[in-house]
Amino acid sequence: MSEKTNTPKCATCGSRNKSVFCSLNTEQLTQIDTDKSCEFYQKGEVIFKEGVMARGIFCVNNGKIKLSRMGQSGKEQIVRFATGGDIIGYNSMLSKKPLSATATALDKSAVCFIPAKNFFQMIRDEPNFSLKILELTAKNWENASRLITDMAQKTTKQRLAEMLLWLKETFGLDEDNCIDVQLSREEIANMVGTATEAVIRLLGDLKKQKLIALEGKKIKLLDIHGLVVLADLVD
Amino acid sequence: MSEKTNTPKCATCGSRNKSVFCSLNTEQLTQIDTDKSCEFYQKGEVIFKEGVMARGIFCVNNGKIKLSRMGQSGKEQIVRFATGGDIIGYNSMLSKKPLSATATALDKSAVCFIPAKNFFQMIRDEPNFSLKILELTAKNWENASRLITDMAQKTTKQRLAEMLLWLKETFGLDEDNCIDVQLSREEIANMVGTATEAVIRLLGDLKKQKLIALEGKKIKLLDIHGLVVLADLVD
DNA sequence: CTTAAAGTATGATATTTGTCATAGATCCTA
DNA sequence: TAGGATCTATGACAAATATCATACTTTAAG
Repeated sequence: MSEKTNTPKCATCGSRNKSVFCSLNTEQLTQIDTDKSCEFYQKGEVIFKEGVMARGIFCVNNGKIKLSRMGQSGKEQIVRFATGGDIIGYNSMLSKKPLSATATALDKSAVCFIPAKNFFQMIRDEPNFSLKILELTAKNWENASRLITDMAQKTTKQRLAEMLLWLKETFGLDEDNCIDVQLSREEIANMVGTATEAVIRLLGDLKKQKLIALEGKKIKLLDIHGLVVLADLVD
Repeated sequence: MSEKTNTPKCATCGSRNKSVFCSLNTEQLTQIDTDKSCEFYQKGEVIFKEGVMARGIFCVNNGKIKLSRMGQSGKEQIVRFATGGDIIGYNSMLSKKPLSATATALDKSAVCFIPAKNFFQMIRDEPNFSLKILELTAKNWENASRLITDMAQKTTKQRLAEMLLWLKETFGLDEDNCIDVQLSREEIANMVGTATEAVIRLLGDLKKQKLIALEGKKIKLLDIHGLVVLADLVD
């Protein structure tokens, strides 16, 4: 009937249980359903742009999203990813500053928009929701401070190994042990913080070391423990 | 009379207005006063150590604190600073994970300890406090994601210039335009993410470029705009 | 199906940065 | 105030990485 025919309902959202919305009751979910909207994005489409003020938060229904910042002379730096159940854009709401990153779909994605009003209402009315968001922002900081340390101290090869493991954690592996996301060498370079050529060479090295295999664009992880050791993430 | 004779009162704390506690009422401040304790630290003393579970948050009454992580083979990475009015240790409380950084006094400092119970009670009872903390953690993320980008993309010299500006923002300048904190070249290197020798050489370069002057351990900023341009932070 | 465009790959070279060695300066303590 | 320890400084060299040039490969568009 309405223009919202394709809009998924929160109550039946497959991603809800692992999201910050898990503790809301039916009434609260219905309220969100009433006010939210949902958009579908193709690979490469921009969901929101760094620098503008956020007017609400975005909740990923399904798909794969990269969050990146423009650094030196326009070079992209990927700082985070989001998949089903993750929310994005909330930092800008909370800090009352412009969005600090651009969100881009890496794949066909469905993303709901929840207006600021509802977001702040949930924070005020539902201490458990508030705590969930606090937990989320705290974990973000902890990940970020680790990333700062690694960027500052590790070699390019170690960082590459670490990023491959991060991609595995975030997007998982397919039946064939390949990392289940399509990124260009340039995008990988923009995570690692190096030149595209360096990534190509270093992926070649990792292949020679039998840590990975390259099947076209797909990266297959052959020796996860070896990558962990190389990246110097525990042993 | 008691062992808390030297413990400063929240109500008269000079740093309170710029802290997250600014919106609490007298009753709430009194409650904190009852439960908190205060410790005094000399330069170099450790306030808390990375890896252990936090049992409360710390509020800096006055002094200068560095927060650092152990990276590759024990090399320190400084990820944040705290001064009067700042709270530290809360991320670990909120994420329910061990402390992700070590806090060390850079100077004679007074730091209050507020038990977890009080902290969570304030979050539950006082939505404005909750929002303050959310604002803080969101800003932390935004700073961190900028730092990640800069670590990944900028040259060592640019990062050094940026860190000098960061120190200026955090600790201010003394009467003589010198950055008002005493850090060793090694500590600066541990912010910038490079070797001590590189910092020494690059400080020499900045001096030749008349952007700074070195007076013993003190670093005098001669051309702040020049540093901003070099660090590629706007223009 | 053809062609242009984009992405991937590889080599050569220049630059930056890390590492090691050493020496001078400063600070602290006995 | 002498002496050791730590911090700062500088040179020489090695290693890592960026940059530029070029070719190959895959993808997308007409």
